[in-house]
Amino acid sequence: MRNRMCGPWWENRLNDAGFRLTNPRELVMSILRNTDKHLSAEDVYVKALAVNPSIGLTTVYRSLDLFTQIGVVQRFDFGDGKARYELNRNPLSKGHHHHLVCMRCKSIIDYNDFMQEEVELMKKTEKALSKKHHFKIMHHTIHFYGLCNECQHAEQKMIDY
Amino acid sequence: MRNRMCGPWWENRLNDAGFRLTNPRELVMSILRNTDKHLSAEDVYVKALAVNPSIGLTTVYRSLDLFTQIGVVQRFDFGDGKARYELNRNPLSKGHHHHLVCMRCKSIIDYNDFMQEEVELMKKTEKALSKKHHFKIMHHTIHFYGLCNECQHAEQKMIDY
DNA sequence: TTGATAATGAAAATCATTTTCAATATAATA
DNA sequence: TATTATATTGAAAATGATTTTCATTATCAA
Repeated sequence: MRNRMCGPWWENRLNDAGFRLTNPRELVMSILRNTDKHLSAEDVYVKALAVNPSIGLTTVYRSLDLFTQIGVVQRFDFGDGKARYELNRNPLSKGHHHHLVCMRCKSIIDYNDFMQEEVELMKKTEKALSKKHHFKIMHHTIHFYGLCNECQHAEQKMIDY
Repeated sequence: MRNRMCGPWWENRLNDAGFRLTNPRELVMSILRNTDKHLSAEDVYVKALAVNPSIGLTTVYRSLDLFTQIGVVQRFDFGDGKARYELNRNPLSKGHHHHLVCMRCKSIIDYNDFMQEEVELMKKTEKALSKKHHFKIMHHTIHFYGLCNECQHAEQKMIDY
């Protein structure tokens, strides 16, 4: 009995795509819903274990991949060797943000200042690029790479001998 | 005898940072200079072997890392499990571009249409973010993720059964 | 030329992610 | 509700990119 339209939107999305709603998947989703951090698969796994000690790391990976496939979750690579996952929030919504990535300590700062203008431009660019390159755009990332406050000073010391 | 200011700019950058100019490093750099592709470490290694059959993959990794550290090269993660490297070109210069990444076949399209406006905004945003978050921004990435022309059709078939 | 030390290459080690496969859970149907 | 087909799971093994180790070699300033 598909498409009963009773659960949260992502459950319907799962159903519509022909996937089953399972405990591990609910658990993974609840973890993502209750954080504002950029969790790695391992991070999610550790949190999941606290609730369901029999869950497997493999299942966490598979759930995150699945959610990414159906567009419920967005996967990020910040360059520290492991993927990060975030609930996919609507651009222009409160939760949407972009990232500042410290190249030295790998810390990540979210920002959503100046987003109005940025998002406007992105929408415009998306439209034009879609048409020109026949590319169906699902989402975008904007990352600024550099040095955070602390690392600028640490770096300074290094360069100064 | 440092800072002789005779070689290309990146050689001086190496010197200034206290690193040596070596054959493997020159080779890696020449490979990056002579491509417009997004090469992985392995890709660079294979090309390097053709010139210097005794070069090691490890050295290629180390060279790419080093160049990335000193800002000569930019490292990208498109989400296919291996890092890609590109010569770091000046925004607003001819070579600067952003990326469309196909989530299905992992192909990458470079674009530099509509860049003027985009880069203007990025500069403005960079300035504001630097001030507000005390973050020293070195470079940025803009990736649009979606489906390329071919994969839209392939995907379509899949969904349509 | 030489001496200090930075860089190299081969092999081994790491570590995130994927695959395999037998066991289990799910949802539609009888 | 019981049945059945099949999607999902978890453990262990496999994979594959990147890093580390360490003995050897190359570079640069004196």
